[in-house]
Amino acid sequence: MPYDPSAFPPFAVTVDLVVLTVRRHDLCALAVRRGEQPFQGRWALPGGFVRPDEDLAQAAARELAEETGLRAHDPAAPAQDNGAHLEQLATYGDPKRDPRMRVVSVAHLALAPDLPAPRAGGDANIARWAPVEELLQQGGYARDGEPVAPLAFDHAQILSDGVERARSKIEYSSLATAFCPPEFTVGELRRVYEAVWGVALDPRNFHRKVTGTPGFLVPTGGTTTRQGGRPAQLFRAGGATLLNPPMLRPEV
Amino acid sequence: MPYDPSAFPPFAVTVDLVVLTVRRHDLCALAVRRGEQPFQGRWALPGGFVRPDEDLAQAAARELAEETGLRAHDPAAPAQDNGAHLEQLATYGDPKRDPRMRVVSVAHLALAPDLPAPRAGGDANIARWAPVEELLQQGGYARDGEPVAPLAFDHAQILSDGVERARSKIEYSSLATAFCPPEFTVGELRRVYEAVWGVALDPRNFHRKVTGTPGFLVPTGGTTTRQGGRPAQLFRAGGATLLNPPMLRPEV
DNA sequence: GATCCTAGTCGTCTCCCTGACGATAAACAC
DNA sequence: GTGTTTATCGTCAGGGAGACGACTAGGATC
Repeated sequence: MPYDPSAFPPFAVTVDLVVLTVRRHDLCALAVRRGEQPFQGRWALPGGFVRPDEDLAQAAARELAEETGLRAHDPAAPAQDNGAHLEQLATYGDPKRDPRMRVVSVAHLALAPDLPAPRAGGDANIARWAPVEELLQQGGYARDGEPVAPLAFDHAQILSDGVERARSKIEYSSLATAFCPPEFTVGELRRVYEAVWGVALDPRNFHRKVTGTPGFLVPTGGTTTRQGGRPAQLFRAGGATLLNPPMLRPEV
Repeated sequence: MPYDPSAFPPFAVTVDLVVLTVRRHDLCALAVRRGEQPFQGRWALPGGFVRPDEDLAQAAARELAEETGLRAHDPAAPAQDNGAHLEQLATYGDPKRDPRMRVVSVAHLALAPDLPAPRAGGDANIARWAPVEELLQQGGYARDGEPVAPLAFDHAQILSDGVERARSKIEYSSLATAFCPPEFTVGELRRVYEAVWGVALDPRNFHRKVTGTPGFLVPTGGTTTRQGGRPAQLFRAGGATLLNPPMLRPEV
């Protein structure tokens, strides 16, 4: 198949975002309500077209900023600078995934600390944080009694893949700190693991593990009592990105 | 940014393949020599345009078959059926990655057992297996004294990412068996790990580990002496895809 | 055929990590 | 003060992994 510059099939390329955060004790994702056909009125992941002059990562960072106001965390940047973690997730290109035209979507995964209610996106869509469990269930009713419709397009698959990526990545990397504010306690970090994995962890063993892993946590000297109970030490994320040995997700 | 069907920027979408195999004691990748500009005469990864009616995975499987004659292994298929393992790797979309036009390439990773010399691809390019170490080195000379030019486009980055994916994935999955023929010995499997990781492993501990991991290996009853020395038991890949506990890559 | 060489397989010992869980500490609400 | 909550330290037993000795069973060599 010799190259013919006039003969390649044109595709639309978009980025879609799986933006995860932990609110109270739930793993939540950012969802926007679609204002147009197809899937009008249904919830979807935020996203948009890649512009002709921008890289995929730039496009994802731009969409993230438009939807949440978060600056993306440069992967090469040191430690926590209050930006969100952003990484490429996977690419979805089924010919029928968008009924209008051939769209290839490069999904990205963003992890952010708990944020105030999302601001309206560039296209003024309604946006909200919803527990991923609720977004992924097929039909049925949400906690508040609202009937639940599946996510638009193949976004349930994308969200599911993003959640699974997050679940496995906090095992062997320090990424769980991306869900925490700049300073956090061991207990807060433990609640992140518990929310993402959906399990209960032993506070004593967890404390021993994370404080004993070199480079994971750096004590700031301060303490806080915002969780109630005995004051807890505050930590910042250490320089380590890969945890060795990893955190172990309890058996099923 | 309201949707305007006539106003999305058109992209070309391709699949590129990182096809890895283990030959003798080296991790090798499939490279093709480019017959045209740009990068004429340079080595590159095999790949091609995605057709208007095919999925990304289909396009990758088609390219793989065209270049190697390998059937792609259906991810949902049971165990080893002599097809290659194929999975999506990552997507590369820098605006300048191809000087001719805006191309987004969805790279895939394929793992295959040692094969005879590659047959000519659909576009009759020269293809060969080359040690990844040689393909990734910047300048200098290969083992046979040939001067080495860097891979075309951003293919060095793609290959590097693919190799890293393979290195980490054989830790916690049974994917290393994808590099082996349908029946293999523990020693052959160990040589796969040694080649991919570039380390030496203790044969006794390795043997204990892989034969003790449930679902990893199934004895076929046969033995072979093709490696010399005492005859070794033959195994097939077991049903397990995730290894728990994982294989541990020795510290650096 | 005796010897060597090669690769495979089984065991043992020690160290360290982990899970289970007791105990104490330091805040707050009554 | 008493109870409640969360944090933090300690102890102990079990298991996995690295280091390494020992034995096995073929082919190659003399």
